[in-house]
Amino acid sequence: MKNENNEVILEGKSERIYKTLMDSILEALKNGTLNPGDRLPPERKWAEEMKVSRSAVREAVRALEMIGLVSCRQGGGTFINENYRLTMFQPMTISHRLNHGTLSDIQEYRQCLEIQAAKLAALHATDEDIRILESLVRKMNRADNTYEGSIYDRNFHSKIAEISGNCLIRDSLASVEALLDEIIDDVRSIIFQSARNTRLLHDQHQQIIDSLRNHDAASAGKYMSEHMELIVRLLK
Amino acid sequence: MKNENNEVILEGKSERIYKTLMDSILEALKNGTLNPGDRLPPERKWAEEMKVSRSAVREAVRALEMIGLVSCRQGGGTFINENYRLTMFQPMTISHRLNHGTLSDIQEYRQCLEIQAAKLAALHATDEDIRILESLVRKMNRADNTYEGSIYDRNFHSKIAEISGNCLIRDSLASVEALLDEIIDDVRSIIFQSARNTRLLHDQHQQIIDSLRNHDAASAGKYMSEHMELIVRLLK
DNA sequence: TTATAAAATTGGTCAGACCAATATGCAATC
DNA sequence: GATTGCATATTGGTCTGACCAATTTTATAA
Repeated sequence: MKNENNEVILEGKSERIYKTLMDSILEALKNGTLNPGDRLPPERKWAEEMKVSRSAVREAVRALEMIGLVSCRQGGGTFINENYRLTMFQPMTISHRLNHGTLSDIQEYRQCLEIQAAKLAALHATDEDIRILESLVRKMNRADNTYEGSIYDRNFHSKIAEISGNCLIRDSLASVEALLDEIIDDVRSIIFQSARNTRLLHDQHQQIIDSLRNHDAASAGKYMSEHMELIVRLLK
Repeated sequence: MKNENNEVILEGKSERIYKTLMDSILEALKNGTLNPGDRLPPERKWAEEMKVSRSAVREAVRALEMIGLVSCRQGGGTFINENYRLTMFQPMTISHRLNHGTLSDIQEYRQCLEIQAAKLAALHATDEDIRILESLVRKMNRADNTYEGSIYDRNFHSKIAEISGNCLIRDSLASVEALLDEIIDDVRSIIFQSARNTRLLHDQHQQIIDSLRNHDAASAGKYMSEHMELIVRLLK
């Protein structure tokens, strides 16, 4: 780093430059200066602004890309991912791969998180939340193909995770989705393949919603548990 | 409400070099060519071997470092982390920070995973596993300071996560440890600070071990649940 | 106005250099 | 022989400048 200007960029120990750059991005995201979909400055310009080399900038971009926060398009630019939560836990995928993980591993992991999410959601759900969930279930019912239905199902679970108010649980479950996608083709369409299953799933969804409406955490957990058991059975 | 866009990433195009390099490391780790503690080739040499520029190598190293697989020591070299599981979920820390996460978030997340781990461990625990757990509890009892005791406590929980046989749960819990460390100073010493607590914790640990020995998943889950509730209460 | 091609922009890669922290080897010392 | 201290080599960290490749923007022609 140049000493020409008496800028105090680093305090104490000399931290790696790319980490400093990363932090500035994280900070901007946190306080809303930067938002999903936004474009980062071009590498050359950013480097100039921060008075560092382009190499340092590129290392920061690489790090941000690795944790799923940004995507780079050659010639286009680098952008904050629209839904960066979905890939935030990319290392989970790598871990699963390195450890020869099985489908059961994913199911067991998902199971307890979904149940916990449902319990927490029961404590926090607002009327508006309930309305949205019911709307999703209605759409799910009316869906005329398995794919469309599966999308609403996915939204249903995401919404509950959102309502839970717990960012770790929410993000983990989003990552589970990604992981499942990677392992099974068209995961949810499998679930919706028979009319009988669809009916069963509908009833379970409704039971969960009712529990949330009554702010009955125990009940929500119980019904979500049953729901998960069904899904586990169907995916076998 | 935003539409879900399930992007299917197409292979076949020229992949980024750093990803190729990463993959070779992951592959080497998977088949045992590389092991924790091993040193990666010097950047210059590695670049030459792979017939790429050093920049490309550095981007790969950066990516590996970001997901917690390797650590770099200037002048020393780059090494596979001894226990890379511990930092595999570093993005969790970032997510927690970006979302203004609370201690409750961590507790709720940990709670359901520890319980699930205990249940699964009950199904898989061997006599050897039980022996190790009992040894840990004995050492915990004999520990003459809170710090030493806290280490054994940590090992106790890690061991159960290990016994569960689920890599995702195990790695997630390891990450929770790291996250707690980052937020609270000397987390577990707080827990062990009073003799009365120590006694309570000891009994709970013993109950959990007994459940594992009997391969009683329900019981293991119940006692771990009580254990977690106590911990939550103590950390408040 | 639209379609097409040239130019500018921007990420991807490369080469070579120097700095800073660490590791290594060797000589001096005890 | 073992230890210490220092010069040297090694290795990661950063910088500069260049060229390639994909994309976007602009200018031009129909």
